[in-house]
Amino acid sequence: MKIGQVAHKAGVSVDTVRFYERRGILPVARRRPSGYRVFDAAAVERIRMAKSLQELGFTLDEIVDALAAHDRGGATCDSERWRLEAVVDRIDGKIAELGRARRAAVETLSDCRAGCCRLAYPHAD
Amino acid sequence: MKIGQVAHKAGVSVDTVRFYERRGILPVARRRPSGYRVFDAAAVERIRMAKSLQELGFTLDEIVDALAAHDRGGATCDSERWRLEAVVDRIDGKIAELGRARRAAVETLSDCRAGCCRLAYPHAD
DNA sequence: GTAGAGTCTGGAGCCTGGTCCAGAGTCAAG
DNA sequence: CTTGACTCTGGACCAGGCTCCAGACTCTAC
Repeated sequence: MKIGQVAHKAGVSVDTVRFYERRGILPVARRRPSGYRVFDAAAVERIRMAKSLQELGFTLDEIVDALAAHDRGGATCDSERWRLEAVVDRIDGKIAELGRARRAAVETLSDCRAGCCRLAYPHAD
Repeated sequence: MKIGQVAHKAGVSVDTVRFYERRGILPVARRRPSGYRVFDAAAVERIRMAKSLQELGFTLDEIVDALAAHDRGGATCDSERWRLEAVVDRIDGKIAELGRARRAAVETLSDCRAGCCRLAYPHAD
């Protein structure tokens, strides 16, 4: 398969496929004598897997690590679960942070409606 | 005041003060004959105001707009409140998005604990 | 007058996950 | 054999909000 086909099948752009190769998500592709990259079906699967991990909240670096662990063999549910737990922890941290920001904003908003006007009169802060 | 003093009083770096001038948060400063910028107390207040808006979730562009509206005069609670409401809406959007990601991750995690192993066996997807 | 701290410019760098580009070469169908 | 679609490289660019740098100049206290 050429890069355009693999990109199409995996639902990403050719640029993304090349980018994934550079980032180590995909192994460095074999080449035709012309220089064209050659891919097999496993590349499509690997991109799909990377995308599904990304949807779960993995960063590219974490995806690289997770796929590398898988490549080394011996990966099991129990041995890999911590990766996803770390993702959930990170998401929880972000949600908590946004929650704090939201509370501050809503409080300011209610002050504002009550006439405090921190928004309208900055110098009165 | 020189830039170092204003930065210190406002609790930011001198680089940030210059950056804020470039970004239009601070007016372009007057200069001494030597080229040194000259600031007054209003600059410190303006930086503090920008920082407090930032803590509420405003982007720099929104801060520029909000301060500009204030500079034009006539800003009131009622006329300015929409800015903060927009910020809250954006935060809500982000929280909802993270919530969706979290649910997907937690679901995968429970599948994993039940033995599905999407993490450990990507090719089985 | 001199040392040391402060300031100047403008441009690069950081981080993430890609996207887009020009200019050159290659492939496949008709 | 031509044409049009595809692929190659590698480097620039995006958002956001700064931070840091060199090399030159200026200010202030002693």
